[in-house]
Order: sequence, then structure tokens, then C-alpha cells
Amino acid sequence: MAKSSAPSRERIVAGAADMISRRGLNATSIRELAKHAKAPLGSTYHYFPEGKQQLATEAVRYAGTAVERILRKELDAGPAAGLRAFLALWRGIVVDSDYRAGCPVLAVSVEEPPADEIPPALAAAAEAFEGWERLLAESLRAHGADRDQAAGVAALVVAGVEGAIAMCRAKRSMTPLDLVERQLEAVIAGAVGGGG
Amino acid sequence: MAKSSAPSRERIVAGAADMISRRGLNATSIRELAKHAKAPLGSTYHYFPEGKQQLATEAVRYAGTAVERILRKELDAGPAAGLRAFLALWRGIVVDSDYRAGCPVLAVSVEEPPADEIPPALAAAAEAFEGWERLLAESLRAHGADRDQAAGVAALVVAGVEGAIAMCRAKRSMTPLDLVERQLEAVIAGAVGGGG
DNA sequence: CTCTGGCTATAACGCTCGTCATAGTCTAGC
DNA sequence: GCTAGACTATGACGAGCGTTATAGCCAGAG
Repeated sequence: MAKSSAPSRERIVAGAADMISRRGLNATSIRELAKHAKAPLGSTYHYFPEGKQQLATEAVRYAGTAVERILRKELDAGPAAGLRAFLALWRGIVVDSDYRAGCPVLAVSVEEPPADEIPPALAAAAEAFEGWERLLAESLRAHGADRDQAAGVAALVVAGVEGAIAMCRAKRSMTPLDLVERQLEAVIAGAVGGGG
Repeated sequence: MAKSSAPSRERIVAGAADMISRRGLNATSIRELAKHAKAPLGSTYHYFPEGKQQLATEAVRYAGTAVERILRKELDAGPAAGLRAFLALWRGIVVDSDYRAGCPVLAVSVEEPPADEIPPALAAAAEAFEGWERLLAESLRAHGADRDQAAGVAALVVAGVEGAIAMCRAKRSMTPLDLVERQLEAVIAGAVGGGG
């Protein structure tokens, strides 16, 4: 009993993140998600008894921490190396999916919350963005940028990359991400060099 | 007969753009859209016989050219003024909607195209982005930036603002847009001043 | 007045949605 | 072998979807 076939559960979460990154949250149905993750529909409600909301929240957190892990590792070699890894990660997702997939965190961020409450998935998206920004800002500060400048540059990096991913999908071309990468490299160089 | 109550038609398109900017394309239903635009459901298929696809395409074009018009006007006073107007526009939309609305062009860009064809709405989104970038790049070049730098900065501006809008919605805070604005001002100043 | 044609109202089609309930299968522990 | 509990299979519920069809309204042309 205590086994709890975790691979199945994790496969569902990962599949949800992928599917949300392609179609958006509202357009992702649990039925198709189960099929995509090769899991029975009944299992999704077994593992995620709170339904779609819980599934979406865990998918966003899953993607957020996965990116955070990569970022944390690559930022050891400095902010510029972290930027390169961050971009390479998204580039791979966009290219491998033939411009069909993007960032699940962004996808959740751009859907209107119902009524007057903020759904946990949206809060998870905010936390993901904050985590990425914090890691970037810390690395920038550690390499000579002053506090305000670090926060600003970190926000610009995350916003610019997220926006560029969407632009690449619309244009079916990697040009926006390429252009943005070059600009962000210069901004980071200026921030760690020039200080403020 | 020749009257063709155009105000009704335009109200539907504008309502579609607003609704898409809040909920995304797939999650926007024609029934709710008609209600939101105070138009009868039958009228939507009368004005847009190709259905939702045509409606989405026109909505994206409507938003794209509206922004272009503002951009074109404000860029007369230079790239920095254009950036300020661009940001003020989105800031108004995000704040007035209490973080519920964003950019309809972005919303369309992040939804997976069906099968193997590219829907016209997605193509319209790409054109909207290209239009904004082109106007920004032209203004930058006219004020001393060299060709490559202008294209890069223009892409960064559009990507950064689009990404920041989404981040603001997730965090329910205008901080990302504020931070990005300051960074983009500096980038533009560097591009028109330093040249390359 | 009649008639025409743009617009609207209403109902229906087949489909998918999120969610729940129920019954069944399989394995781990005794 | 047997029971308990984790997992799966299946089907149903009401609701909403995009779209179409049909009939009705109502201003302007003749």
C-alpha cells in the first residue's frame, strides 16, 4: 500500500506543465491531459482530489522549481552564464516543440482569475517569477551590481525572455529570442561592470 | 439597407479584444462575448460568418493597429517618449482592470495552433508585434541608433513590456512594469547616445 | 401599400467539459 | 488464502461550447 506509484503521479504533473505551456490553462482538459500522460482519468482525481486547480498549481510549481534548479546551478559561473542557460532552456523548448510550447508560468499568468479570489495556480506563478528574479538579482549583486540595479535587471531579464518566447511562437521564428539575448547580455555586462 | 450598423460590429470586435486579453482565446466563448458586447448571438455570425477564427483575427488586428496608432503619434517626440506612451497604455489597461486584463496579442500568441496549419489570428499577432517593433526601430534609427542596435532594442522593448505585463498580473503588483520601464529607458538612452 | 434585405430571436445539433459515484482489479501484509 | 487499501475502469450528471437553421422583425425603396 505504501508504495504509491509516484512515477505515475509525477508524469501527470509534468504532462500538465507541458500541456499548459502549449494550450493555456483553461484550454487544457483533464481528459486529454490524462491521455497525454498515459494515465487513466480516474487516477487524476485520485492523486489530485481537489481537481484541476490543484493539478494546475502543482504543474506551475513543478516548472518553476525545475527552472530554478537549473538557474541556481548555472549562476555559479556568473550572471552571464546564468542568462545563457536560461535562454538555452527556453530555446530548446520552443524549438523542440516547433513553436508550439512555451512557458507554463506565463500561460497561467495571462488568464483571468474567476470572480474575486486569486486561484492558487496564479499565486504559484507569481512565486515562480519571484524565485527566478531573486536568483538572478543575487548573482548580479554578488558580481558587483548594486542592489536596485540588480533587481531591475533581473526583472528585465525575466520579462524580456518571457515576452520573447511568446513573440517567437507568434512569428514562428527564433529571431526575437536571439535579439533579446544580445541586448540582455549587454545590460548584464553594464550592470556588473558599471555598477549603477 | 446600406446603413449596416457598424457601431455594433466594431463594439463586438473591441469587446473580443478585451475579452481575449483577459481570458485568452480558447477560453473566450462567443456567447459570453456577445453578452459582454451587448450584441445578440446571432449577430456575431451575421457580421463574422467565418466564426470565431475571423472574430479573433479581427480582434487582434484591431488591438495591434490601435497600439500602432498611439505609438506612431508619440514616437514623434522621440523613442523615449514613445516608450513612455507604450508603457502608460498598458499600465492603464492593467490597473483599470485590477490586473485582470493584459495584451490580447500576447494572449493569442501563447495558444497552440491546431494540427499543422497556422490560424490567421496567430499570423495577425505576429504582424502586430512586427509593426510595433518596426515603429520603435525606425524612431531609434532616426535618433542616432545604428541599424542592428535599433532592431535589438525594439525587440527588447516589446518583449520586456509584454513579459512585464504578465508578471504584473501574476503578482498583482505594478512593480515589474516599473522596474522594466527604468531599465528600458536606460537601454534606449544608451542606444541613441552611444550609437552601438 | 408591398416588398426587400439587413438584422435579431430562438432552438437545436453533436460534442466536450469538470466532477463525481460506483464497481472492479491488483498487490502487500498477515 | 484472505483481507485491506491503493489504484483503475466505466459511466453518468448538468453545463457550456461552436455552429447552423429557421423564422420573425423592422426600416427604407418602389
